[in-house]
Amino acid sequence: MKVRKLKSLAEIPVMGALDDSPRGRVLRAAAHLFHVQGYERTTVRDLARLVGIQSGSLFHHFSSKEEILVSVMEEAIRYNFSRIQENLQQAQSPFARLEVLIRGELESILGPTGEAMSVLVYEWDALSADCQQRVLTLREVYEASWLQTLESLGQLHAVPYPAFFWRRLLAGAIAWTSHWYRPEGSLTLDGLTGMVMAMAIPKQSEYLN
Amino acid sequence: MKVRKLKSLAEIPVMGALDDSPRGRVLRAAAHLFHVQGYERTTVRDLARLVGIQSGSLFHHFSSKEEILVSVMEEAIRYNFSRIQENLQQAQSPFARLEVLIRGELESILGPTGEAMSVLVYEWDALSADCQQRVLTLREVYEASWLQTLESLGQLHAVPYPAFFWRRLLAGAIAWTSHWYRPEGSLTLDGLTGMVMAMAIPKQSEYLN
Amino acid sequence: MKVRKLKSLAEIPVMGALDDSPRGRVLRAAAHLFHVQGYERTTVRDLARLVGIQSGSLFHHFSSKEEILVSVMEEAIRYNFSRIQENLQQAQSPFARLEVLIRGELESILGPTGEAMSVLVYEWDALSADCQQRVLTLREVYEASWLQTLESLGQLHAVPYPAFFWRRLLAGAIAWTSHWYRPEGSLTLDGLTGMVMAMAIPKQSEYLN
Amino acid sequence: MKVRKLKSLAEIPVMGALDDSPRGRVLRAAAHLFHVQGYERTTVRDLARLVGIQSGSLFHHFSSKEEILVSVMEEAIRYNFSRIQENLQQAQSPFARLEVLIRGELESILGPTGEAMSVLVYEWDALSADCQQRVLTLREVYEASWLQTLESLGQLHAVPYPAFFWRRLLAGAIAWTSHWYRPEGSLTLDGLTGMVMAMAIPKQSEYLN
DNA sequence: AATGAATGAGCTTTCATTCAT
DNA sequence: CATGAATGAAAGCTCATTCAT
Repeated sequence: MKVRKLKSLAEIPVMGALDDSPRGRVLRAAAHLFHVQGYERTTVRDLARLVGIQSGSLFHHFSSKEEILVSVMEEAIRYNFSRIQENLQQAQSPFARLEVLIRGELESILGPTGEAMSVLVYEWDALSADCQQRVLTLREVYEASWLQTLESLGQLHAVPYPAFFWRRLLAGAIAWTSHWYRPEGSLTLDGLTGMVMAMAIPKQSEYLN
Repeated sequence: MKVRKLKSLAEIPVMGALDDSPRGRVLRAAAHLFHVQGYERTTVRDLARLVGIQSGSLFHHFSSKEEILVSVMEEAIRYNFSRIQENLQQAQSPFARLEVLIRGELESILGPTGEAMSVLVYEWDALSADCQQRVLTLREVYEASWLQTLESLGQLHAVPYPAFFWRRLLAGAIAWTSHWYRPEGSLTLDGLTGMVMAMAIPKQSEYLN
Repeated sequence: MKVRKLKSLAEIPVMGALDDSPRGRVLRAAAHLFHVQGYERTTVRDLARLVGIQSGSLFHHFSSKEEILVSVMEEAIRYNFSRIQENLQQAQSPFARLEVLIRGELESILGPTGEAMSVLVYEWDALSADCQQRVLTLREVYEASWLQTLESLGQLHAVPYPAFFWRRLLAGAIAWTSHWYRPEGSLTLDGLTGMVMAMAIPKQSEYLN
Repeated sequence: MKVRKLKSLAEIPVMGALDDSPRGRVLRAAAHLFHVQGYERTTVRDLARLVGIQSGSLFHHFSSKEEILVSVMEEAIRYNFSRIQENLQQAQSPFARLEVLIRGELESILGPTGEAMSVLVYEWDALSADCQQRVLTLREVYEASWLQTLESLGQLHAVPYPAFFWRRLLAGAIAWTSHWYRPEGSLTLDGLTGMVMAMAIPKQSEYLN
């Protein structure tokens, strides 16, 4: 039940605050282990071994195991959402904005931060209420961008249902890709973005040609 | 972090093999606790307390905690898939068959077996490889029904992308509903089924009028 | 710094609730170890070893190490104070009552419960505020008996200072005996009781002839 | 259980070797923390924080945490005993000498060095045998003064019991004052000295008028 | 079948001490 | 002298599982 074959830390991607500082190295290792083994099944000794330090040393950088988990989530959100917000600035039409959001969310899940994003979804309940709130606050702005974009499209009759519900269905379709999408397969990320766009705007051809 | 306010067992739904036998009562309690607390964070003592027996007694019915988890999953699959297969028998067109599959999967996730289905998704990694295989074998027939139906629709040009990928996106959208759908809200299960149908068959109006 | 040479449990006295039940055996061992090593320097593994069980098994009987400490204190108080109260019933004069209190307190400190009473004094600060209150409540009745008796003697001019202060000085003199009194020496417990009486009632000869 | 509200170092009294040198500041802080939290429950980080340095820096001044403890005790003894010895020089009669000893011991316990003296009593067992011996050697001269004085008084029939035992009872009564005496209350240190004198010399009036 | 005391390995976290800078 | 990251042994406590009754 316990996955013992670990990547070496060098194979785990570096991005944003998850750099080569001691703190960053711990967070990268944690994102990986929490993803493949689960948070509860990952011991601080597992984590320390992968980082290459003693387990006691972890507590110089983080006050508790939970603080490591919440930091993984916060860094993942910060890194991805800031990138997406930048791209949103340059998108003019609601259609373009939707594509930015879909592609951005797919990239966050399927790219280098995928493991951290997966942890964000699957280990949510491992967080105390206080920590959940810290993370929720970070998400708010991002989710508002989605709802605003889908509402614009709704006024154009491009989206057939209320923004809130439609966002939820799309969020599920996108989140689930982590379970089956393989970057080395025939389906490119562009192709996948197109597929989700087709789901999001059913009568796409009427609007986009 | 630990949810201590527990339903009483009487509030947890009875269905199929999760009846009022000792075994059934354990599985119902387990589905509930594994759903709200997670498998790792649920102790056998938590489980025994909710069932109203001593923790040692659990091991007369199940050989291990993992066996309880895998049984929850198996019973959930057996109960839901057999019901869906029956309904499929009576559906003539691929469109009707798709609607049966979508409504059936939504019911399994949002109805009385919802907690067990959620456990099936979220605690998958807690299973050893052997147990995962036992469950996968049960799922095969069911997934084949989905692929066959979507392929039929693909030949009618009603579905724009390969069945495998399309099934995955729909599976995600449906699975995710457990996170946000509230039966007491304004959206009925019929309404939700319609929304997912709209995603599944983008140019629905051309085919279904 | 750590005392490693331990008595065997059989040498540690049995009294009251500290009987041969599992709970009683833990409390007797704890009183001994907390006395000779101190509470903080005694590990639950030390304690379990002396009892002859595994360290995890301690937590079937007590919810925490602190709960063991507070139980040692409570049982010591209950056992000694009830014995003293019984003897007080049969003492007619305030002089006789004072002698009962002095002898009783000396016996509690120098007799079989001496280690537990010492723990009560010396490990007081190891207790959380809540646990301190639990113990204080038990002590109240007993201390009231002392004050009442000394006040009676004050009205007879046998005690030259206010009861509160006099009690405190005597309490110190008595408590301190655990540091130097040796039952195998020439001074008997009766003799020691006489000495403390002489301190308590300076012009004793005027009253007691 | 852990006291976190700390005095600032400025409030902790300066005396003797516990001056404003780095070494003195550590010892003053240690006396305070060891007194209110206990030696074991005080971490070197607690101590360093109160002093205003980093924990590693403590080890430039003291070779170990135990060395800090033993130094607190030694300085307390040296400072108080030298002061008392000076006063003894000027006391002519055994009665006067006894009063000097009682007042001096009360001052050491209730005055600026009270916390250090309390540590001397209550953390004695935290010392290794070697360190205990170092401190015992310092005490010897002082205790000899007590015994000699009480023996003189015994020859005058002013003290009714052997000096050794009487000293022990008085030592307890005096030591215990730290638990209940409040300098801001109605009882002055002179008054308290009188009370202990009354205990020490029961038929005081016959000798002192 | 059911009990519940006992197990014992393993968990997260603490902390005095070291040492390169 | 001072720093503060790192150490690593040991702490209190948890918990799935066993088994005599």
